[in-house]
Amino acid sequence: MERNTRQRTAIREAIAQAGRPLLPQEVLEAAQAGAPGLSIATVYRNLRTLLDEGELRAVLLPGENARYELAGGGHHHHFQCLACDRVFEVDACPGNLASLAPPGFIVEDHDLTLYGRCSECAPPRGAKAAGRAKGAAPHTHRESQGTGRAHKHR
Amino acid sequence: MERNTRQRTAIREAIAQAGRPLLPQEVLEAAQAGAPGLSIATVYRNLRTLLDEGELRAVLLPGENARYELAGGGHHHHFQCLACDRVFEVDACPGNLASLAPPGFIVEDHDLTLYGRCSECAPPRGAKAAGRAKGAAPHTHRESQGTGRAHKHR
DNA sequence: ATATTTGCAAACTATTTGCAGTTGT
DNA sequence: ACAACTGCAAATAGTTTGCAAATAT
Repeated sequence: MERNTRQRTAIREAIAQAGRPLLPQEVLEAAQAGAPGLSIATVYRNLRTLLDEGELRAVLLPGENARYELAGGGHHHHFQCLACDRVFEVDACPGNLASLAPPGFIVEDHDLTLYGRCSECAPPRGAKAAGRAKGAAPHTHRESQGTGRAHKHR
Repeated sequence: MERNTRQRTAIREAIAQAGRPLLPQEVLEAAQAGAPGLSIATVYRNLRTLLDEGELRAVLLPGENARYELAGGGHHHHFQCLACDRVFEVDACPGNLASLAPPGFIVEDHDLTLYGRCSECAPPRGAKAAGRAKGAAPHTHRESQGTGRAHKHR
């Protein structure tokens, strides 16, 4: 049976508190507050366990490493800020996508990712400030990438 | 200036002939026909070069390694077969996605991936056979994955 | 002639796993 | 007690890079 270790609790907390999907590295950093000495291997092991338990859900975005969010809530999509790279949940869904596939193809599911500026990162041009988003934090800027990569960092 | 080596030509051909986005490994295998001894490092280097040249475009799908397709053609999406894992182009687009984002968020772009059965892989249940798709080939079946992974194989 | 390209092997990054010691129940 | 869990280090897998030899122009 599953045990409640200091580490596992800190990892759960970190993700719950963030309010947005986190990268394993972000989970590590956030959870180390409640579990000094926490190692990245333990983070990965717990993410997997909590995933199997159904407590967490993996958020896979194109060209990004997996992030993790609390499992609750139904079908939804995500928004990634082009300035700070952070990901946010989007509850809406366009639906009616089955008809987009080529004839002979059967659509059973779909993934949608929106890109742009989160409420914290100023608009491309025009106004100056904006309201704050929930899972807020100082925003770093994104770097370039490889051939199309299979991993990311920050 | 760019040179036309036997390897680069074979790589271009392989992708053009496939008619669907290919993984670096698939490019290697297909291109080795026209360039014996071709190494994976050269494939990666050429993918990057052709990408920079604007000849190719990276196709990034959630939780998948990057695939590559010819750059021509405008905005479009992709369909991934849940049975054979192969990816196909989808020319349609639902549009009107800007309104889905939370207030304060600015949508500038989006990615959409459809999942289901390609015309070659029989429907979940019901009929028996189906028509053939263009970039056809025998279909292997998919395996499970890790925590949410950052790479894939076959 | 010479700058680009190639193959090989080593380097990297993200993630996983073996192992021996630690801890929750 | 004892199975679940942890940290560390080594192992994977995909991708990138240094280097000396090969090649296109």
